[in-house]
Amino acid sequence: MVQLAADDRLDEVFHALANRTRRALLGRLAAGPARVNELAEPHGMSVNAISKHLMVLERAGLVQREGTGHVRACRLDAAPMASAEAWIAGYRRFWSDKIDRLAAFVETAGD
Amino acid sequence: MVQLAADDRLDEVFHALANRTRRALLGRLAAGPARVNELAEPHGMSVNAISKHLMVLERAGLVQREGTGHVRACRLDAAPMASAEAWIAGYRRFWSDKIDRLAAFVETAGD
DNA sequence: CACTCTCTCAACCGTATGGTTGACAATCCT
DNA sequence: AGGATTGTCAACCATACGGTTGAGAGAGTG
Repeated sequence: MVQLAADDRLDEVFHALANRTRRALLGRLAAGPARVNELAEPHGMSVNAISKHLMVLERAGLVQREGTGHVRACRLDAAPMASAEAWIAGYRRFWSDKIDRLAAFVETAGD
Repeated sequence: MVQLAADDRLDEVFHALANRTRRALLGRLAAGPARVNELAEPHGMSVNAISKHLMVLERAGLVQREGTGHVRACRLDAAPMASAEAWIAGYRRFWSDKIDRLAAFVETAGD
């Protein structure tokens, strides 16, 4: 994989997330790996369109393909989201107050 | 302002963030309100291009214009970032472990 | 009033997005 | 081997992005 500048990677991650179909795909993949066909089902779109969305997600590093064969499963890799969230977190003080920070603590330490 | 569906708003916010020039504009506005002219300076672009970027940010609710006059200042409104971060946070368990959660706590409670 | 400064509107251009259809490669199952 | 299933490649299309230039509107200032 080519090493990208941080800004390039942020561009790609935010762009990948800026589409509800792709967010839905990530939501589905959060429940476990799936094949392209399976992913395309719920959306009223062609398998082809889903394949292109998956390539956008793959380019952003959010999805990885497994296996070389017929049954190529797609697997979620949420790691790049961390940098996106970290960027946003730099602005948290502009909307968050102490109660929000407490809520964040409860959420992150909750289990 | 028109009430948008949550997905529409997320589309717009993530799209607004998916561009380094716009992220840089937000970074500048984090230091305080500024006029369009002032914002355009550091980037090697026309004031016109910056104006269009600001409209994207405004459409996402991340920037608000103040004043009707000659000196229209732009002000950061980071609130929509909260929903974007909340969406990402739903995937935090896929990359975060307890140490990361501790770090998040330290960061959010740090000041 | 005339002029300057600031900003937006409008048109344009090249490229990218998001979708389609159709063809094709590759794998699995008889 | 033959055929069904799965997925990508390629071409196409309409629209949106990201930038430019040029014109023009509005507020301040001589």
